[in-house]
Amino acid sequence: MTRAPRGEARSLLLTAATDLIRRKGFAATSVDDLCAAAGVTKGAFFHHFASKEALGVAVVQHWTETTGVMFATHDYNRLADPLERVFAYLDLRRSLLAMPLAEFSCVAGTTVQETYQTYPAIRAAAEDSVRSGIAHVQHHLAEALALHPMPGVTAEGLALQFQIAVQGGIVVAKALDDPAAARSAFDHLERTLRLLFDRPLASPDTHNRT
Amino acid sequence: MTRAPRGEARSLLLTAATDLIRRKGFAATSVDDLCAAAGVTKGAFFHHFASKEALGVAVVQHWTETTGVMFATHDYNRLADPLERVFAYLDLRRSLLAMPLAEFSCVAGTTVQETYQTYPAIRAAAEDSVRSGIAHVQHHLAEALALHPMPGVTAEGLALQFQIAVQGGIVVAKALDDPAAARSAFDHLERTLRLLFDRPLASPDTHNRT
DNA sequence: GGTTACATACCAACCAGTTGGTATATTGGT
DNA sequence: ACCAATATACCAACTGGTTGGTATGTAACC
Repeated sequence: MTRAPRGEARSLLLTAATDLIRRKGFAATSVDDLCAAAGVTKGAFFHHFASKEALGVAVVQHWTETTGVMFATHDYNRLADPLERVFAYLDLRRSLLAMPLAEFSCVAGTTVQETYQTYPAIRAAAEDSVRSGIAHVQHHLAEALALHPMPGVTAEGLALQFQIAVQGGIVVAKALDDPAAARSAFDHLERTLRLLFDRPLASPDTHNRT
Repeated sequence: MTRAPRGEARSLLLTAATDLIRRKGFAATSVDDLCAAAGVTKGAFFHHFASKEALGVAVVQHWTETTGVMFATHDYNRLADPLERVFAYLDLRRSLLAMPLAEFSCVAGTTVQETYQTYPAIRAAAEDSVRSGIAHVQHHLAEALALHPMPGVTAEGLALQFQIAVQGGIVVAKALDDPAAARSAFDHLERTLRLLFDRPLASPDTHNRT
């Protein structure tokens, strides 16, 4: 086993933790597991993280950051029509579902399920993660609603449904052992939005609408 | 501590496990915890369950049964209009959200998040649980769709969205530490259904419809 | 030369599971 | 109806391995 270069232990641990936690959960992932997977020793672990809980917080924050950057810098953000950006976002989320289940499941959602009562700091980090996910779509939805206002429909409320669809889709996909469940959540969301915004899907044989 | 009557250890353990697992997750709940909470010894535990995994399976199955009975025997099932039954089901789910978060969170969903890769038997039990939840609403939705058919909309697909809303609502409510998130999932589902089925909410000042 | 970034060795508490036993039902023969 | 044989339900104590965390040491960098 070749030793990793000095200074990389922290990020090796975060990467390994992201993977292990998504596959086994937070509690079932031991510090020894983590160190073995990252190829570092426990000395390195406790040099960078005060406790296992602190690692949990760092992993969720790391998750928030990387996914945030990924969505914020993606091409679809440059589409002119805000509603088209929302649909493109849904397309992107659907395309992520081609990966194995453990690789598209959400670290924040997985972790908060088991720690929301026992590790307040981890729950708070998960809250930040979820809120940042909501804020991203909410921005596009607010623009779309500005162009096409609706009584009783808010960007905040709709954006919340996106997170619910993401998290619910993952849980049900895990239970049924079938990513199709997660996909259907996005399909349903898109159909609802097209109904609300009166914007049917443009298809080769159905474009007799302005 | 008064000793529990003979023959009750198994159900005491299932009850305690349902509570502890919802609060701390499956992995973080130790067999000793369980025995202490149930007021029985480890001897009793391993007399009734071959392993901790076997208990996990039994808890999820117990959950499927009790929730199944609760929904199947509820009054709203006697409403004549199938779509009204669906709305009444949503009302019931919303009313359950008045309980503390740990008491309305789903044992199957919580458990499958951390065990879907590590304990196949528990995942399978969770699949049964989710499928039984889907089947319940699907029955009402199928009747409603028979009266009001729609292209591209199936009872199965719609029922799946109910489970996704339930599970997603719980995850997001845990993350935001606010049951309102779970409530909004049901509100959104109801609005979507009223839109799809062209059945706006009957309100005191808006009942000029047959 | 001192601070940062690790490595090694170790520990007490806890973990799932086992052992060997006892008290209480249940059964079948008379 | 009564009693032995057997099975069930449970208990207390124990075990080997694992847990998160620590104490101490050392090699690289500024």
